[in-house]
Amino acid sequence: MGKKLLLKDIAKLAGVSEMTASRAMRGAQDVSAATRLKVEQIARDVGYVPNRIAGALASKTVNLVGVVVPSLNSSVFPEVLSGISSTLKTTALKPVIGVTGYDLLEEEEVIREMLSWRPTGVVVAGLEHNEAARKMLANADCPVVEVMDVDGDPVKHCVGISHLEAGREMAQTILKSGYRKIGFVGTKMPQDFRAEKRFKGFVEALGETGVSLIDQELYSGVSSIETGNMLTEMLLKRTPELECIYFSSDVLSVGAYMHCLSKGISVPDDLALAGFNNLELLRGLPLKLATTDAHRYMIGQKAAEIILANQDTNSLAQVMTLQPQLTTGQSL
Amino acid sequence: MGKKLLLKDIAKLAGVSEMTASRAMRGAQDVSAATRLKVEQIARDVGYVPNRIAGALASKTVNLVGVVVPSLNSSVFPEVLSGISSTLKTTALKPVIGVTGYDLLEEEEVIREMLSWRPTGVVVAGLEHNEAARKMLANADCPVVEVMDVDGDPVKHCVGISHLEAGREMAQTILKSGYRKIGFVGTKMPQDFRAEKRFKGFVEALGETGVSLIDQELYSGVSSIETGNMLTEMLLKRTPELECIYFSSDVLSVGAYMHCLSKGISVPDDLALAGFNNLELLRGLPLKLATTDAHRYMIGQKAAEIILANQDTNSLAQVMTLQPQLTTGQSL
DNA sequence: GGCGCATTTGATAGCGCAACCGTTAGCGCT
DNA sequence: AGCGCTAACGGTTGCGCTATCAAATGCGCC
Repeated sequence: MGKKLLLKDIAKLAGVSEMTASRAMRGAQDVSAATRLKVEQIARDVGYVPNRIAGALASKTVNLVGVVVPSLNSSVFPEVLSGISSTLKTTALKPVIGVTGYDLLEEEEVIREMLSWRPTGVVVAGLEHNEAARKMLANADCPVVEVMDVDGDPVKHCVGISHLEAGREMAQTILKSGYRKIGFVGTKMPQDFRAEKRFKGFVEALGETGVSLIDQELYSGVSSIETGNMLTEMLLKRTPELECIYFSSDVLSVGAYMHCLSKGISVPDDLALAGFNNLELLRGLPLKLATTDAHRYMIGQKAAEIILANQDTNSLAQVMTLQPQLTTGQSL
Repeated sequence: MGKKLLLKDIAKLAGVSEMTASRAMRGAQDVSAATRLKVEQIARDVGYVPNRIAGALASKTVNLVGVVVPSLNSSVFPEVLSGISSTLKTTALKPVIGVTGYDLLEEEEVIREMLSWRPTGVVVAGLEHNEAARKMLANADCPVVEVMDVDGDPVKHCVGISHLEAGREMAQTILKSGYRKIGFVGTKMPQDFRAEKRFKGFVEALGETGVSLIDQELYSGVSSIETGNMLTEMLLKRTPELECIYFSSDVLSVGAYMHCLSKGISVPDDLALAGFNNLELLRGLPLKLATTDAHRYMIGQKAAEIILANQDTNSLAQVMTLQPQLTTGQSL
């Protein structure tokens, strides 16, 4: 372990004041090229790493953007992150990730932890938070962007799609294709509010044509190809007359497709399938599955742009609604 | 945006000294239950979030563990993270993620950034770093654990498997199954050193039985089912006599399997497939694909344990080698 | 040479909080 | 009552760095 080098040690070695060394390390102006190079050289030689904690306290600026997401297991949130990173790449800001596990209490903790580091901005997935979390976000002394979803009441800025609308649109598309014996498969994540909204929109839109779900299968836990496969098997066993199943996620619909492949069920002739997210997973399969793209990458980019635009100024709250893009593929 | 509440404001509101308020907020001892509750209540009411920057500077302790990974796109590193989180859950430490994009220069940046926050510990994926990064890690005033891989020269602590060995073992298994016309498909990520080591071990072990690869296909970019599908198609077109293909990742072998499904190629009769990682993705497919489990979750857990054990003490460097676990499945 | 201006450097004063003691209050005991 | 002891609280100091402004230096030009 190191010898705990301080800025003053570097300054002494370089024969300059602490202040000049500080400026040189930060690449600030008002330092001659010669002294800057000298200080940088010495710092590199002795392996000095500035103490950002002290720096942040003194300057009251932290070049971090907190990003709070429910999970990193699916590729859904990593894609949002990629979008954020791509936009921040050219700036001095860096994303810091917090994971809540779809748990609102844990989310509160994570948000408190993030805010306690006084970041330049915060991005939070979803609009549903507990009272304490909402209050903290509302009081936060930095721009706050809620992402993914616009169906609700944003604390401040917001970028996302309407999941209600996405569900409705898929229902309409399925109905238009002529299917009437329709089922639903999803994981029963009590706090996956977006999946819930899609389900709600889906059922609503079916109802408007006088159609209702003839069966559904819910599962507590994480979505995976395996659960999609299993749940589909169970559903079909119980209700073999199903013509079409809507899944709360593409991983589930892929699992269903795998089930169909192994049982010789023809898609979409015997059974039509539709998922959600337009995951990369869908590409490279023998059949293109129906899905809805939620513009995850762009959502990340836009959120980062909003933070950049509001880091000093404090303009009005901005709500940006993107249009989910449905792809029929070959499975409907 | 908030009014910038300070500890002293809370103290004033609660009618206690700053010091007592501080202790109450941190749940420290030497505070009566009554005052603690009062302070907590007031803090919650006004939405006070302590400034950790100041706290960290004053106490010289930061309850963060930096985790540096190349990517979050596959589920490989998120699983390591899950392992880390699970172990840290019961402690005061929290993981902070940094992503390098398989770029050593970017890795240096990310490591510098992490260390500048003086974390309690650092976990870094891989053993290959540039000179500056190695130096920083070596000088870091906290435990450092390199994970995933043990083939190399660790800076300090290390937990992982031998990827050379994993490649060798798969080669031996494939040879034992009688295949001789063997190909390889991988993405040409110049800095995915672990994939490279598996390839090297694989080719070496083939060579020891006098067998050599009859063809291979490399691709620059990210691994995906789609690229696995495409690369397999290209490889088979060029070298139709192939009996078995080893892939640098399960996503590629799944892509290959998808190709086989759509072309009516029987696995493993017409073509045997083997991947690496034992991703969750493999479960729920019609056929179990051969793979090697790299114990990602456990690696994360062990790394976190090492950090916990060394956060105060500074014991000897510890190298923990786990045994990769090969599964033949039904594709060999 | 001396003046004015721009550039570079340095001394001082915190940033917001917690460690470190010192102080006070509370309580049981002789 | 007086003593000792512990629990609870508070004042002072400083963590390592940067903002701010003052000082010094260099430099062009009359």
